[in-house]
Amino acid sequence: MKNCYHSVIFKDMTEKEIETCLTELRATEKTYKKDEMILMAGDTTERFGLVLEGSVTIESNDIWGNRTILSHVGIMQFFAETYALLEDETLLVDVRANENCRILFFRIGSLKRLRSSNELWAMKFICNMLEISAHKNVVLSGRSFHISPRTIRERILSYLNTVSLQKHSTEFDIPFDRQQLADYLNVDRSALSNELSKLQREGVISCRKNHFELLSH
Amino acid sequence: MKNCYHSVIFKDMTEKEIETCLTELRATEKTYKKDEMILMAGDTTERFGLVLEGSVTIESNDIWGNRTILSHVGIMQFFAETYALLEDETLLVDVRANENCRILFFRIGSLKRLRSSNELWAMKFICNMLEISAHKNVVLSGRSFHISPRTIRERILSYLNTVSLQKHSTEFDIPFDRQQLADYLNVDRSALSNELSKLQREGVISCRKNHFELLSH
DNA sequence: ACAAGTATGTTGTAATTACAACAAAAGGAG
DNA sequence: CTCCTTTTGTTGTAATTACAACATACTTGT
Repeated sequence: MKNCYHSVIFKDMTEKEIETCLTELRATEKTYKKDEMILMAGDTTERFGLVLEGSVTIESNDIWGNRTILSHVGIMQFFAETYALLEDETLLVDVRANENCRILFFRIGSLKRLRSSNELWAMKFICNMLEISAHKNVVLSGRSFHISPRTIRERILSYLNTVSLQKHSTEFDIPFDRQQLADYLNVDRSALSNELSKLQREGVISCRKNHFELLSH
Repeated sequence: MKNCYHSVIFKDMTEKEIETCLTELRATEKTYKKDEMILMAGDTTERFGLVLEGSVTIESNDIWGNRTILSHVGIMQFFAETYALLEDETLLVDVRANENCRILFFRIGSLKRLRSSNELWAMKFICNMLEISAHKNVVLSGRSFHISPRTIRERILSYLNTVSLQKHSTEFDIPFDRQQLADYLNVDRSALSNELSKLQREGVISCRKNHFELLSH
């Protein structure tokens, strides 16, 4: 359990502060067997989990029987923190043990209880949560923005343009190979390759492997 | 400027606390003429804005000259708060005055400065920011999830399934008309109508206007 | 250098969608 | 009720994409 001290939710907190935090948030450990349900879509939760051992999957199961695996959560990563912060917000996904695992749960309770506490550990903790949430926000809105266009071409250009802005240059490397980029933009890999070829022939961009250059004129 | 006291970022704060907050965050008012640039993609910012008068647009302008309007921000709404929280995160969009407008800017500065303050106004303010951020998160991840499927049918079913989970029933009203639903799911309206008809003929769902029923059997 | 494996590019086809134009239905105002 | 407007459903066509199958280039290990 001590290893959780290095999680980002405890960033820049002293051991003493972390211990207070664990107590105040009534941190409790729990183990699950492979395939056991940890949190269920439709429920609400005041707890969020930190994976200490093993891993869990976030999945969506609709009433017609379709299952979609949305993500894996590994050691030192957490899940459901957004739902724990917002009471009344119903979970839209299931959380299931991907293998035998050990989870540390934190009870956030309502935000209201924390608001009236003006202790330093609480301040630090909330700030960490805010930073994590803001980061997630950037990632989500970026992706949402890139898959909004309906054509592959527009998605590519939208993505490349934002990377260019981030790197402050019209020439840069991207952190994806073709398959990963295709997955990120939600398109077929071969169709992506095809469109990249077209864009190059038309002189809109130039690329070799991960390296891209945007040709504006 | 006093009207800003009713913004959600100051929720449950006393007048005194709000005034401290305005001072500490060096709130300053600024006016912009129509079409004037307020924040530019590629920059970073430590300030976020609250619209006091008029409105602004969030838009994306790429180096090939394509402009996309992403959203309008009206009175008492704010913008760029995520970027203000995360120093070093470069803005990926432009913020431009949609009409003559008056903006109240807040300097968040780095989160680090706020962390060490254990005053109540700071705690309340951060909690409010966290709640806002978490909410945005839910909205963004919901939409991202619904437009991830590649077919119209899957997008519809994904959306209806989550509404069903939220309403705890297989029968419910949705808050969109056809055009709005089409926009939300990023598909063509007529194609959406078409697919809804098919789903009804196949006995998967039943719907009349805004009212939907999921037929699992 | 070679072989095996992986990543990327190319092409043709079937499926899906966007788009446009129109028809039908539902509201709203007078 | 009638006219007008808005919303929703239908259909055909052109465009785009996914998919599969294959070709080429690039890696890696031996």
